[in-house]
Amino acid sequence: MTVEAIGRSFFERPPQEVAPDLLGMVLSTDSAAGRIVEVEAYDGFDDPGSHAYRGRTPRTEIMFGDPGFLYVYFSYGMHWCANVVCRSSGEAAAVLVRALAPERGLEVMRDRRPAARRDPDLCSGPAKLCAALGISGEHNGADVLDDKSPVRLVAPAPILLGEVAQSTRIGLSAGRELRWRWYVSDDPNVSRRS
DNA sequence: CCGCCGATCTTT
DNA sequence: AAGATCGGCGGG
Repeated sequence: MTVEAIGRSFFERPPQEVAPDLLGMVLSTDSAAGRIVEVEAYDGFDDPGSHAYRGRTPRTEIMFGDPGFLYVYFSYGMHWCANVVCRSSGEAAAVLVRALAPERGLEVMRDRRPAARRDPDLCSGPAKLCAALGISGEHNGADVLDDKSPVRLVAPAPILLGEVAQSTRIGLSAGRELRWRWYVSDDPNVSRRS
């Protein structure tokens, strides 16, 4: 399999452009990896749905930093979710990775996700995929472009990607009108349809 | 298959 | 007091 390196400039764009371009790319840790099939854009302090909306805080520090770094946050008191920072430093834009098609390390993923009854349940949600890949708070700030980083993003040789659908984002009370979610419509690993 | 609800704790 | 979630449970 041919693997192309992604440049820093890939992320120096609006998250609404980066997000759909991430579909089909591979998110990888040492133990496991999966192809991205669902993403959401969060556009910094102008976006009421973004953690950065209320300005810079200790939690959102990484979002206000350089593009191409991982923003990992703790959700509902028990889950971790991962974003990749976009635009340029200080703009606090990011793309949330919401679902993966498991590709490598299926055994480890099943061990880490005992609640998953079927393999498509392993990575079909932002917190599920972090658990499956072993991503947690210690990975906040990791450079996804550094091949020595614990969490990496790579672009494999292009594959035939299914039809891409667009919708509103999931789980928000503010900014629900914005259609900033993209997913591979026929993929069994997406967190949900529509 | 779908909807409801509780878990659990950080952030506001 | 709410939250960028998940999974178990009960009903259809």
